[in-house]
Amino acid sequence: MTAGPHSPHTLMIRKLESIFRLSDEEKQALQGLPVQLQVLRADQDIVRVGDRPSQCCLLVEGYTCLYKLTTEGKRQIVAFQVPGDMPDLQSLHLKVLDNSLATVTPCTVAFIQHEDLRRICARYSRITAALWRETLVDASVFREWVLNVGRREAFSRMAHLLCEFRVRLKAVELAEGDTFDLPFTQGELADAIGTSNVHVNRVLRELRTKGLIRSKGIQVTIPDWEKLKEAAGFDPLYLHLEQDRAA
Amino acid sequence: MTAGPHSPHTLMIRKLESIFRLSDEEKQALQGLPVQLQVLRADQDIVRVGDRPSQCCLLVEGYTCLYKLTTEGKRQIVAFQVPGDMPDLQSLHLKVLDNSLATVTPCTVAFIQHEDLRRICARYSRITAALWRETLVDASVFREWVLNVGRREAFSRMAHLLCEFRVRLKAVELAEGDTFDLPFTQGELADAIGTSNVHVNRVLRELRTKGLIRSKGIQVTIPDWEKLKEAAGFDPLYLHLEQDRAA
DNA sequence: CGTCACGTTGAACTCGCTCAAAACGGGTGG
DNA sequence: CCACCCGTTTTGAGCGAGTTCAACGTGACG
Repeated sequence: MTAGPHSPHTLMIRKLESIFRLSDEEKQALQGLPVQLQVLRADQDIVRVGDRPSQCCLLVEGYTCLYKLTTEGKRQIVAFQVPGDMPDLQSLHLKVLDNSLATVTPCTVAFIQHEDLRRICARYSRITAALWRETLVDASVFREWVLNVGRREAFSRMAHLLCEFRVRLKAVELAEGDTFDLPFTQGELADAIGTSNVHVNRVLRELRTKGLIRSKGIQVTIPDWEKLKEAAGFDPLYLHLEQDRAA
Repeated sequence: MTAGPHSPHTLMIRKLESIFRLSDEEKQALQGLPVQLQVLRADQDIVRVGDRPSQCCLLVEGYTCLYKLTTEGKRQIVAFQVPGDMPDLQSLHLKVLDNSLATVTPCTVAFIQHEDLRRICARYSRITAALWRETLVDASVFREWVLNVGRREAFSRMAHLLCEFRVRLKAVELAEGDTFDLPFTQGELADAIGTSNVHVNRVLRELRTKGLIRSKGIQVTIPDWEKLKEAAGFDPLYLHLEQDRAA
């Protein structure tokens, strides 16, 4: 199921290279980036609302989520991250964090100092552009989530989340064929699609009985991709994965 | 009510200067940016999903919105823009648009060629950082909207939208005191907070009867700002308006 | 073998939707 | 200046998706 963890530098270079080829010099600069690896347990906050971090992190292994809380304490997950993602890259230019970042599963993360990133950005404008682009893709995903939560009913919402997750896992080679791991509790899924955990349970059952998914433990299988996409109203455009392959 | 329209260059410089002081050279570079002004009617698409624009636009006067549609045709507005905003700045690095941009009121917009922006970014890294930051603030607003639509009930959602709009208008001096214009139909408000227009009507009435807002035509007055903020669970942090004034 | 977190199911309830009709208001043409 | 028109706002009534509360099942783990 898993392609095994890569080094943080490899992950980052691979991701940026999915946009355009990096020069050897650019690659070397990235390779030289000092990082501090850290292993974290599940359900641990990495940074919190109001923090003013001097570093940002690169997810190497495991899954994290960004979340926000209402004043009454209701939680909304606004994004999940998969290995290779930089969940709080925004903190490079926004001093105060407006959301919290937490592990969902046990994780390995690599911390990179802002000043080191800034130094590289100052020198290599194409790396700046690539990192900027990453944050723009994140923003695009947020927009889709607003649509998902605002205008789809729970059934499609869940289907949509599954579609997104599958596509993103495939992109980092963490999904094989039509099967992948979904290591989230139903409560976490509920916080992501803006429903109650009870209803998540019912929606998952409906997805199962309609043959749109099969599941065994945390493993999910999608027997008919087209059918699930249709149920979700899923169009991968918003993930901006294939820069110019269509052109 | 209105401070009158500014030139596109003034708007842009003023906005970027709210983060850090620009040098004279940087200001001159921005002043020299070629722009093409255009006046648009209300309810007109400026760019659409799937477009591959070679320019992006700066809103000079009026209000626009970003929106997405589900496959069944339900519309979700994912953001409003006020004068000074660059609604599709994302297109600078994302080739294909994943949302549409439309005027809500009659608008004046200034189109700026991507190549011109890129030239300036290549030369002035602080302008790059400031523009990048703008897109990060946009992303922060999307995150808050996911929370708003996902975890608040309609009443608070509407209150929250009003709070956001008021704060953002104040920032560009388009709100005086506790009164501002809300030139949206209830249908548009419904698409923004993910409810039906009928329910928007009822929620607005409730806000009125509870004394949280007063309204006359498109003018909205907020008699008790703290009370509305509380009803909304509104914390302006996510708008990232005051970079370091708190520090 | 008990415990604890998570998953599952039922039942009552509620927020918000849909459908439908009526009132309003601002612009246009006569 | 009036009459008309059309989009918008407002209100009512019935309905439905999803919530809350509560109970029970299940599997992992000490």
